[in-house]
This record gives sequence, structure tokens and C-alpha cells, in this order.
Amino acid sequence: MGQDTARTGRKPRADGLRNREKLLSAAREVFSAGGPEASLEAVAKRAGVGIGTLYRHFPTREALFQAVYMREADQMVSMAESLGGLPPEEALRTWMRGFIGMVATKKGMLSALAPALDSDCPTFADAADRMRATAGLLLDRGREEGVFRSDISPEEMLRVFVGVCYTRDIEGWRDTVTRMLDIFIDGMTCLPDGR
Amino acid sequence: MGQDTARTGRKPRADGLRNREKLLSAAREVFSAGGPEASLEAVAKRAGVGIGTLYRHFPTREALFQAVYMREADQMVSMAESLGGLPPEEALRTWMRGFIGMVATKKGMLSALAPALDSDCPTFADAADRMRATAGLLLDRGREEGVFRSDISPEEMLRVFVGVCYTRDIEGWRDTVTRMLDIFIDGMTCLPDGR
DNA sequence: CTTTATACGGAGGGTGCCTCCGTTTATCAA
DNA sequence: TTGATAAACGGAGGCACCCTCCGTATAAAG
Repeated sequence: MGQDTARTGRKPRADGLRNREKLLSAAREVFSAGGPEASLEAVAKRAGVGIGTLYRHFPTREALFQAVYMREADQMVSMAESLGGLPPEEALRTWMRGFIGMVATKKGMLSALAPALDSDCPTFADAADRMRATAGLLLDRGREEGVFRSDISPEEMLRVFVGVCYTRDIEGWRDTVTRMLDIFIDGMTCLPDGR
Repeated sequence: MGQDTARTGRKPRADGLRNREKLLSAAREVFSAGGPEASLEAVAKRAGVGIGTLYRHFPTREALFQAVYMREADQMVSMAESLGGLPPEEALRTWMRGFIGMVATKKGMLSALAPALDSDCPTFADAADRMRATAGLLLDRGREEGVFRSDISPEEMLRVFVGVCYTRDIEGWRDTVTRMLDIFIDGMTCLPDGR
């Protein structure tokens, strides 16, 4: 849509913005119900919009994912900010649980997050950066106090979170995944006696 | 193919067996080159066989994956057996490295392994069982000696291995993944002082 | 009310999935 | 050998989805 809006200084068209919103909420519904590989044509239909319109707004499936779940990424960021009071390890574990909870409801999120970590599209690379920065903050705080080992980067930690969460679709998914990541964090902590 | 071979006691047809082999090696090549979502029609073509023949031998994409990578699963099993001499923790870490090495070359393997863990098709559930049993063996040995904690099942550990490996396609993938899983195993070990 | 930049919609060409069934062929028994 | 028959073959065809392209519609600006 407004690829030249900036160039000509015109106001963005109202119908364009409206359709964008319709598409986003349709996508949210469709991906929730049908999983992340639901058909894009179904999304367009649900939004009451032509398939061409969908593609103009979101040139790739991933672009749509990322737009849909950007909000969630922001929630993760602001949640981390509210964790400032806790001791680092507890903060990280709490954040990790929040992450899992987020994934638990929004099944499409992983499909958005994983590629977002590599994305070079500026808009979304930005969201990914905020996530990375957030994770980095939690890690650094712990490192300063000598709680976490230092041979792991924020990005790597995020990738592990994402990877372990991929294991979906089993009874007791949430408990299992939480336990697994708790074990991982155990491994990340330096013990008082030097490890 | 031989759905009634057993019933009528006829020898299985030679061309059937031949085509099965041709399909398997074609699949191996095509999946190596084009990734796990390469087209099945390409596989059939490469094997010099009709698409119908492919589907008769392997009714689903997963069935084909699993058949292709069954061999690799067996290698993992027999590798574990050769690790009997090592102390449990070292054995597990070595096996884990072997696992990563396997995934590093056969990119399609993950797509086979993950669903195989849930599969109810008897033939392949069997391969998955052997993997589970193997992992269980490594774990149990360690538990007896009080090296590993006991709140993790073989299956869960495998799922973590698989999940973390999903993080592909980055510079230094192999080192990163190895480091991450080493950290996970650190978390799995009980420290002498009680944790 | 015109002009024009924007956006819309969906037809259409392409690819891949999977099924179905007429044809071919390997095995077996006579 | 030679038929009979079970087993396997192959690819046409129906379907769903992907994505592009372009004629049409319409909101903003003057």
C-alpha cells in the first residue's frame, strides 16, 4: 500500500488502513483455529477482502505472522521491564514462564518468532531486536551478580526457548516444557562453589 | 504394495522391491538437496517412477521420511551401545554430539524424528521406541550412579534435543547447538553437594 | 468536480497433493 | 509353455493453494 505515501506527502487512504486491520484480526482468528499453515485465501475471505489485497499488505506469510504477533513480542518486552525488582534468576524464570504461556495460547507465535530472529526486514528486525535486548537485559543483570554463566548470548537463549517450545501437541505440554527450560536454566546458573 | 502377499503366500514381486529401493535413494538425494519440503513428484521423477507408485509404497510424506531416516536412527542406537564403557555423563554427552552430527548432515532427519515420536504406525513406532529405549538406557545408567536427576524422561530429553536442533541455518550452528545442549546436560546432572 | 495517486479484487497460470482406475507384468500352477 | 490371476505400475484428473498482474474503483488534493 502506501509505498509512496511518504514521497507524495498524501494522507494514507482510509480504506487501506481499515483493510489492514481487518486482515490482522482475521489472521489472528484463522491461525488460532487452523494452525500456522492455514490458507492465506481463508484469511482474505474471512476478512472480506480480495486475495490481492492481502498480498499487497503482507507480501509473505511471514510478514503477516510477524505483524500479527508483534503485539505479543511487545508484551514480552514490557513484562521483562516489570521484573526489575526480582533477583535475576527468579526474574528470568518468571519471564520464561511468561514466554511459555504466550506460546501456549498463540500457537502461531513460534512460526513468527523463529524467522523473525533472522529477518532483515527493518520493521520486524526491530521487534526481534527488542526481544533480544530484553533477553540480554535479564542475562546481564544476572551476570553482574555472578549468577549466570557468560558463554551464552541472549539470542542463543531465545533460540533454545523457541526450539524447546516447538515440541507441541502432547499431553501436559506446558508442564513438560516448563520443566525442561527450568533444567536448562539450572544449567545456566553458576553454582556458588564454582560450578 | 504387498498388502496381500502374506495372505496368498506369493513371493513379493521383484519390481516392487526394486522400485522401493529406487524411491528411497531418490528421496535421500532430493531431500538432501531441496530440504524436507521438496516435492514428492520430484522424488518420483528422479526415481523414474510414477507418482502413484510412490504413494503406494509410502502413503504419506512422513512415512517416506521415516523410511529414509530409519537407518540413521539405527546408527544412533548402535552408537549408544558402543558407549557402554564410558562413565554415564560422558556417554550421554558423546551421544548427544553424535546426534547433532547426524542432524548436521541429514537435514531432513528432524522432520522425520519429530513426528516419529508420536507416530502410531507400528513399523516406525518401533524405530522411535528403539530411540527412546536407547536414550532411556543412557539416562538410567547415570541415575543409578546418582549422576542425573530423575525428573526427566528419555522421551522428554529427546524432544529437547530435537527442539534445540530445529534452530538451523545460522553461522556456527553446530557449535552453538552443542554448547546449548551441554548446558542442558549440565542442568540435568546432580551436583555432588545436592545440586 | 476533476485529477491522480492509491488501493481494490479476483481471474489465471503455476505447482503440488493425492486418488482412482485401466494397463502391464511377475508369479504360480497346470 | 502357457494361461490365470494377484500385484504393481503410471499418469490423468480433480482439488487446493500460491502468487502475480492489471483493469477497475475510490479517496485525497486542488
